[in-house]
Amino acid sequence: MKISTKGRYGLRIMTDIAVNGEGCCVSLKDIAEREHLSEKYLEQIINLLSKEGLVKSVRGAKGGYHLTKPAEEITVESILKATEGSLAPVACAEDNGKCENYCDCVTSFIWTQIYEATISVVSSITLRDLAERSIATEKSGLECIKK
Amino acid sequence: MKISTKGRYGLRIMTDIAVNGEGCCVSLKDIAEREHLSEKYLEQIINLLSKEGLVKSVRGAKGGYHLTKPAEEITVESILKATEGSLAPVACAEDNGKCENYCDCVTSFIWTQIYEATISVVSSITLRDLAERSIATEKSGLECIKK
DNA sequence: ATAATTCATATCTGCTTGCTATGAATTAAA
DNA sequence: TTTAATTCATAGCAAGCAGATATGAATTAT
Repeated sequence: MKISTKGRYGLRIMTDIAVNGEGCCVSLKDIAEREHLSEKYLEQIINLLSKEGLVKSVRGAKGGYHLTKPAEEITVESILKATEGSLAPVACAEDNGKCENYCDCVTSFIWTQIYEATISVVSSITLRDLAERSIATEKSGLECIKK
Repeated sequence: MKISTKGRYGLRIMTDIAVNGEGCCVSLKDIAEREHLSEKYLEQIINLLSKEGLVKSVRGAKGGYHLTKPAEEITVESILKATEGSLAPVACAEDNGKCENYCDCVTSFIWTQIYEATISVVSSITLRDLAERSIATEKSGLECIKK
């Protein structure tokens, strides 16, 4: 039941772009320096965000990435889904407990409830909320998790 | 954000004992047969449940395991915690976002909210609920997840 | 004694995580 | 037109985890 670095760094990348990308685009090099993360690793993660259409890339010198939508229209759910994959605790939980085998096991309601509770949380938080917190605390580069 | 076989099998083991362990104890061999799971693998999992005091073992022939409390006093939370470890999506989420480094990062409130929502679900469901469902549907051996 | 059980360790295969490495393609600026 | 800065693409790699399997010792009812 853990969120990996992909999801956590994904949120930091997006927050960084939201805070620092006024009108122009932000390079991965800058993000990596500000967030103290490996640029090469971030390339892989931002690729996931790009595939989901959350950021757009600009190639070449002075290139970088920018958001495709206003920060208030980008949910934490969409960022975590792009980077982590499904947030369901088991595969079938997204289908109200009916998996492709159409079984309805004793525990399926547990997974569905956990999934729905989780989605309820992350779909109500937007990138704008994170950006505002980041600006307010000036702590965007910090993260509780070691490593 | 996935629940592993340890957690899932753990719930099945406990449900099986709750349903089939009237007064006496239930052997792992019987559980493994009914649930179509490897007896040897279940040994490892029930050991986790035993360490947490959710089941008590009886050694020797005609031995097995029995619950240490009535099923309605055993929550899904306690079973998953014993088998999966912490249900927090990141390590610091259990401490209201204050990790041992005492940092308060931009995303900590997300993890805390997910954690609390999850705990709210699993702490409200008891083994008795699962046992009743199992008896009602006669499907205790089924599980949505393949493998 | 014997068979059935739990308990204790050790091992193993495949997959995932969290990177690092190399280099090609693209483009702004000198 | 060269150069430097960037994204894009692919590959590799060490460590750990998942999901078991294997072997055998200790315990106990029959």
